[in-house]
Amino acid sequence: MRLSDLSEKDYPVLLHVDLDCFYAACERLREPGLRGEPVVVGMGYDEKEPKGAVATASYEAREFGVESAMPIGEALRRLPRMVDADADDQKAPDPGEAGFYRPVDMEFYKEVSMEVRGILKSRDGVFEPVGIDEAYLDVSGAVEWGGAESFTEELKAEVEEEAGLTASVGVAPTRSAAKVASDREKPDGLLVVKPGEVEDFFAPLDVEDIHGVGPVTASEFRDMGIETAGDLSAADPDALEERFGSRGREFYLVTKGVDPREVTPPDDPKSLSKEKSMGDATKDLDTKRRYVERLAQRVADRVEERDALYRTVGLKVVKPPFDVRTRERTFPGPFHDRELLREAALELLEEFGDAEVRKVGVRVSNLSFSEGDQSTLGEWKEAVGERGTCREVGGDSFPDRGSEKQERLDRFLEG
DNA sequence: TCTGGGGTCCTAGGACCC
DNA sequence: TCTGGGGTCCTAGGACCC
Repeated sequence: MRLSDLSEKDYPVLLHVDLDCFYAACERLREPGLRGEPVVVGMGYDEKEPKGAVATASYEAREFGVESAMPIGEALRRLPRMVDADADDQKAPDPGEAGFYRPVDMEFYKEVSMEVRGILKSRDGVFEPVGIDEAYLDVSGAVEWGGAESFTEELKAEVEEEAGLTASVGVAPTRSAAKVASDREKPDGLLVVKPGEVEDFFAPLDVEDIHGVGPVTASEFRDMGIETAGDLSAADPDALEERFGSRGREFYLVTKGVDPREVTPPDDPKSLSKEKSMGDATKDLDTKRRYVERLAQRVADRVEERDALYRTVGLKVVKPPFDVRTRERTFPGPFHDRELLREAALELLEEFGDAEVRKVGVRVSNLSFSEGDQSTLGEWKEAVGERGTCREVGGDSFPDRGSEKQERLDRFLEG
């Protein structure tokens, strides 16, 4: 069968739902006075000590040149705070040119997000959240292409009535097209790209509008004379694969409306991590160790919350100016042990003993969540533990004598 | 004001096994 | 003693996303 043999109803109806300026919108929910005003939500923002970076700027704030990821200091230069404004004071900012700054409150945003998820999940389809403010929805089972637009309008209306938020939604037969479509008519947008329209829809767009094409790949595309998705779609897929590996061909196909990635319910996480910037870069070993220990504790907390086991412990070290190094160690069996996690992380840190470090992170990966792995943990701990005592574990026992212990471990490693 | 924190996926080389 | 290939696991780094 060829593509041209397919009819409209052979293509899935996929929605990409993107909540507009989500953090700022949440702040307006609990503080309606902020509606229509410029709102900036800052990470690490503190009224007394304005620092950190912009997480979300409302459209009104964007009018003043405030953008995501911008340092708060720069944002304040473009848009002063209302608390500092005074109409009667010549030296103070004009209240008409000032905005409202709020710190990030993830707990609250999560609550709001869950409410919206409830609405999206109530539809007959497959729901896949992406981060806190986006989701894909496969509603092929419930809707045909002819009804996709009115279906989406109703969904948007329900989100607005029930949760008080506006969403921008893209509807398309592929994830990649739906993703871009939701972005085209923000805020409160709705764009349907039907099967057969995808290639024309992509053609005029810049390559970096394609999901997965960042600054590095975009500039490599430019070197090849590829500026738009249309250029990409006209390029030689073999040459693209040669240069970019499998991604090259995938990008090419995406611009043609071919994207086999399905919308699927969320999977278990592949890794859990915590990282922390140190105020100032430091060489002090004790300081670095304290950071790593604390992060290891917090990773352990998350592991326990999620009832996870892991095989790999990793350490991330960022050296100035922005030099990322990672080290990791994999253990033979899935386990969780706070002390072992801490020790492993500290051991990995040793290599960076005298290095200047600005940020550290601790990570566990090779995760498993199934109950069945638990016994393996016990066996392994007993087998390798220096102080391990002989005990019945999972119907098997481990003699506490050196050579036999080693033998058991070897056998365990094999099977 | 220098780039926060939590993730995913891919690549490439080396070790090791058959 | 030399030769070759395939497969898997582990590690480090990089690009990218929200």
